[in-house]
Amino acid sequence: MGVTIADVARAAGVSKGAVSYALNNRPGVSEATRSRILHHAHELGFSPNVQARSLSSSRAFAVGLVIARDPGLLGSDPFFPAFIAGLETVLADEDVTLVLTVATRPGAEERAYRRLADGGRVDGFVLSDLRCTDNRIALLEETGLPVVTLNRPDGPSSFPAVLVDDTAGVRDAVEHLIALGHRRIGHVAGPQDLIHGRSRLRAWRDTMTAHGLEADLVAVTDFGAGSGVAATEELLGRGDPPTALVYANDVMAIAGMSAIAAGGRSVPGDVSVVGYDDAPIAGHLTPGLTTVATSPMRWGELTARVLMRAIEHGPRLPDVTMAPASLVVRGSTAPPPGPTAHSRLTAPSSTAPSSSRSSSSSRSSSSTARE
Amino acid sequence: MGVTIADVARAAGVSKGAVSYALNNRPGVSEATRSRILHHAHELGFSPNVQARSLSSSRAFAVGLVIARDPGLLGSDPFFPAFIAGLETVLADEDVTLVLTVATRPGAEERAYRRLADGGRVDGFVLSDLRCTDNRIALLEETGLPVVTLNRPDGPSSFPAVLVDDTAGVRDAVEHLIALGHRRIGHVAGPQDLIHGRSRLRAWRDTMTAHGLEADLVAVTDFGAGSGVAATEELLGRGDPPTALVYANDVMAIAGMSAIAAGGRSVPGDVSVVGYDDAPIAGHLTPGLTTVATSPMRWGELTARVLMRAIEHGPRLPDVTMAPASLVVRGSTAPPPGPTAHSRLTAPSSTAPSSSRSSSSSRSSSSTARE
DNA sequence: ACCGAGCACTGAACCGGTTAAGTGATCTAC
DNA sequence: GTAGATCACTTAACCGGTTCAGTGCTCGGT
Repeated sequence: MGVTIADVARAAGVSKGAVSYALNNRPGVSEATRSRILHHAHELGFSPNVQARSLSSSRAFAVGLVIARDPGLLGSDPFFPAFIAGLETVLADEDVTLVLTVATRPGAEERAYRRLADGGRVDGFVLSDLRCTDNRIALLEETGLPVVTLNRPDGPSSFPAVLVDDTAGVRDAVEHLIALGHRRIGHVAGPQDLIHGRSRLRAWRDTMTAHGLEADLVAVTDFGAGSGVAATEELLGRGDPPTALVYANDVMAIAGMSAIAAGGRSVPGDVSVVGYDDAPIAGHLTPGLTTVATSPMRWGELTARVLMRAIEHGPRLPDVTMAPASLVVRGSTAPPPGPTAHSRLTAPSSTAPSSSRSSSSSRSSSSTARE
Repeated sequence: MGVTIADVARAAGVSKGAVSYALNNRPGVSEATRSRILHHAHELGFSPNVQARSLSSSRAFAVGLVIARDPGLLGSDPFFPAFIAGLETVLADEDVTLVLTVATRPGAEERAYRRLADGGRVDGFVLSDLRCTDNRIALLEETGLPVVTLNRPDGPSSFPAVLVDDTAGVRDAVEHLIALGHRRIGHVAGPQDLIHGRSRLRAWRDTMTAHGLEADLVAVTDFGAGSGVAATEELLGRGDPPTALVYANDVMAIAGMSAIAAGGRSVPGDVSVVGYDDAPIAGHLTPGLTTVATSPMRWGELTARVLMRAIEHGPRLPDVTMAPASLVVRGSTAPPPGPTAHSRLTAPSSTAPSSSRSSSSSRSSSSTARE
């Protein structure tokens, strides 16, 4: 079942070493011999045994991705499949495989990292779903393996990060709503122990306060549809309810739209809705969901590229920044209800928001109060 | 960075071989020596290098899963994450890793299988998304590696299959609608080159004809939200439109519900809707989506178990059948509109449908006309 | 007392590659 | 004409485990 390098060597009438040199495009064989060897290798259908290669070169030709999430939440997240597909486009070219671990039981996550690292199963890791105080950073620094993090963790980290500024998308969303005339804009936030849950909340709050609006309409969730519904009902049930809601992900936004309609209000007539992710279904709902589009596939590509570079040329690399997340305006956002349809005159504070149309916001982040 | 078996041997004052025997619970060492060796191994933090183990034992300690799908479709499918989580629970215990490949570009799928198989990177494969004439079967039979298929392919296959009878779920759904009084029940089908797209369509058609109803309201889609909307509009626009629609997955059902509402009809007042998958969001919509629940996580567990058995004890194993998919009744199904609310008298043909409540249908498949 | 069996363990080959060191042959330079 | 460099390739060690064929020892049976 295995044609080995020795078989090729015998066929070509050379030594194992010569075949190895030839196949790896290294000097030490003449061009004539190289092509003869390659010919025989192809003829015999030779493909090198990865285990053997790994053992002698002490590289695993694999990278690890450990996902620790409730399977239910995972199943509704459009991010990972596209992200993994992006990783794959690069890894496949480099003949590197992706070792995926989904950790559901508590403690399984840490064990998974250790297992992959200590066993020499992978050459590096992609670290996603970063948490605010993330003990995985220390854990992985201990292993000495290269790592690329998705966004920069709050704490110290010696690993390169591939950054997507989700701030811009949320800011654009809020400013889009403000431009439509909304003043009571709520946020259904994600878990605050995740940095992207937190950064989206911060972006919402900063944009609100920068425009002189009160950032009081927040509900923190677990990113799940159920708590999205609960948060929606809670916010709409308040004394001075929102006329628009910015959700931290599309799943909650979709469930939220449904809950809003069920409560007798219309989207966008009574309440405007903005999601985050641009899930494939978002454009096929009625009204279409206005949402913030990220490019998880390109994110995956870039992450894989940085990780491969870290594996080959040393783990100390600078961060890479992607194009910021951008707003996709669809039907779920419209001017708020009420007497003055387009309240353009009652702009509260100073600093004109100007046109925040469908994104391409290439400016630096908006002015942050204090900090 | 690596404490090897030789280090442990030296510490324990024995030979490499003895350590190997001790660690693998094989005879050849006394109980006293074994525990001494284990003690030292633990002390030194030894963990065996998988590459070396693989090379000498010619096992990869990894299994492969290749997914060939459009990333967009993948992203909205709740199946895979849960399925993979299920695989993982078993694989992690066996210290086997999952090598995941997402093939997006054409031809990448076949190359992925070959790469994993020929390189000796995996000990076996999980074959999902079976197609009607699936050339992967022959491809993998050629490699000689153990394989487990998700459901039994149409063509010849020497591999064991782990079966979920989605027929039962669709039949229950249709009978549930019939019991509610529906007669015009449409089906938004999945791609007909996928066996589960085809089997759901067949289950719908068989159940319809078994009840003397005409199975004319079908639209075939690609499982995507967009074509779900298009199919919905097409079916509702026909001369004698359906009062209920059975969708081949939840994504299309959700987009469909939205399209139905956008067309001025209510769910379930005017049109009842049934999905398939029981996506996490399904229960959090309003109305809740009546759908067919599968257990992808348990499916994954069982699949991994069968695959491991095939790897260890030979690839020829009998098929394993899981509990059939079951109907979860929520708010999106109700009696059809019209003069006679509960038309119980006008039961068309013979064979009483009886009570098709919320599942647990353990009977064999319903009577199939002809075949 | 001695033989044979069985046990506990060692030594070394082996898996299939990579790679440093070594070997001849040819080429160059003075 | 010969030292020395260069090239093209071979040889063999090595990666870190597994495993088989010994080896020495103890113990039981007669």
